[in-house]
Amino acid sequence: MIPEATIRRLSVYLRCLRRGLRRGENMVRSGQLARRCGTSASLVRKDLSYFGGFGIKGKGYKVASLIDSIERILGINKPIGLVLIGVGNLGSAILRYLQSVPYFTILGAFDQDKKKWGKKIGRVEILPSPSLGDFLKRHPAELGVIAIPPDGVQEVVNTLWRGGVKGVLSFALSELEVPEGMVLQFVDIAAELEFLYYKANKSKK
Amino acid sequence: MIPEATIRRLSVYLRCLRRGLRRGENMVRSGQLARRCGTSASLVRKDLSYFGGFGIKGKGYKVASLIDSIERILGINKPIGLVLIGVGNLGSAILRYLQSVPYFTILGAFDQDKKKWGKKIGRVEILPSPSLGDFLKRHPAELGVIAIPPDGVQEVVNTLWRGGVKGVLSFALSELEVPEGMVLQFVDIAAELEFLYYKANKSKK
DNA sequence: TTGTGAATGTGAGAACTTTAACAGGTTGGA
DNA sequence: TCCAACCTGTTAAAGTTCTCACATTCACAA
Repeated sequence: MIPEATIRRLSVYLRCLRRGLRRGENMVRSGQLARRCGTSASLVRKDLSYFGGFGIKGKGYKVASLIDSIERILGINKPIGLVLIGVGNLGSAILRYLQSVPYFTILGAFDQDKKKWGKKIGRVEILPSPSLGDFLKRHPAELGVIAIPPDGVQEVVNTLWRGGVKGVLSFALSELEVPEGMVLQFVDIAAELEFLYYKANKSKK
Repeated sequence: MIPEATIRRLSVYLRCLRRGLRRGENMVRSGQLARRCGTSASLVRKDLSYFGGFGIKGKGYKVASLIDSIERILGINKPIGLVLIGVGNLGSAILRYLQSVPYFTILGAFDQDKKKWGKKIGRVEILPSPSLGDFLKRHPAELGVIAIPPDGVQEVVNTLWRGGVKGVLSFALSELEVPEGMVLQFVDIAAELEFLYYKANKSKK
């Protein structure tokens, strides 16, 4: 069984490795990568060893091929289709940001507000929320991103599920019935700040 | 020693409890709270027990007073001063959002772009980034939120540290030298989606 | 006042994650 | 070719977090 924490760290390694590659690095050692990612050398080696030996004993890891391997492990070596629900402040920021990530493809963005329909954020047109269900039949999406207030989330989750979406990231923390087999995850910025504040004050003592 | 995961969950409990209070709930049992927060009853009880007994045996927890207690534990029973660096897409979304959270006070928002200086997002005026250091002398902030591209983050972190800021939340994952005593945390939306995708595909099998 | 039902608080241990240490293999120089 | 330096992959131990089960305690009703 592979720890979830390992998977999360793979994403971090990936970013550090890409950065190294852009700088012209060929090889990287576990200790270097650990320092850059804020973890430990043996944990880097252990994380990678879950998926087989990518390294060369005595030398380290080939940066380019390690990037490939991690991308394959995470499944992001091919495009992933997304839909975004809620194109308000946060939603439009996310929409812009996600268009800059090469392996994510925004299939559609949806909002309830009539005035937004037809407008574009970057290359993506805003569509009416009621058309989401139909849209998913024509354009199967892998993941859904929800950036609307908490009260509407359950209904959107149900529609996404019926449309075959297996994973949802919500920016509104809310109590939900999640269908068996669907994976739901929250990002709550206020909660992150609360946690940060607690840690900062604890370490002050 | 209190698990970090416990602190994170306290934030989640808080949101569920507030929601319950708005609906007129007086008491809540560990099992209810667990279901709503996606955790287990015994974990709820254990989490709360780290800080003393808030419950009434045989009855449950008083919603209002539990909210108070958790707010006091997290330290958010008084206003927390924040500065935001980077008022682009994501930054302005965060800025709007944070103004809606009662216990966070946005002391200032900063951007490098001259054209933005003096403009307001909600009630907060955008100030020149170079004035951040001076600003912090006059307006001590507890936390900093960084929403700029990775390359400029180190310099901002240094300025924040000299200005007495002890905790930083960055939306750009980047390799940093963090001063001893400073707490740094990242939120990376692409990484969250990568993790979600992995989980969704694993559970499909 | 006493008994009953119900849910908390807690301690032991199971499960999971990280660290530490080292065996094994690779490179590069003499 | 041999040796020394070095770093990976791995195993065992340490540390951390979560679960389970139950004794304890409280509220309420008879």
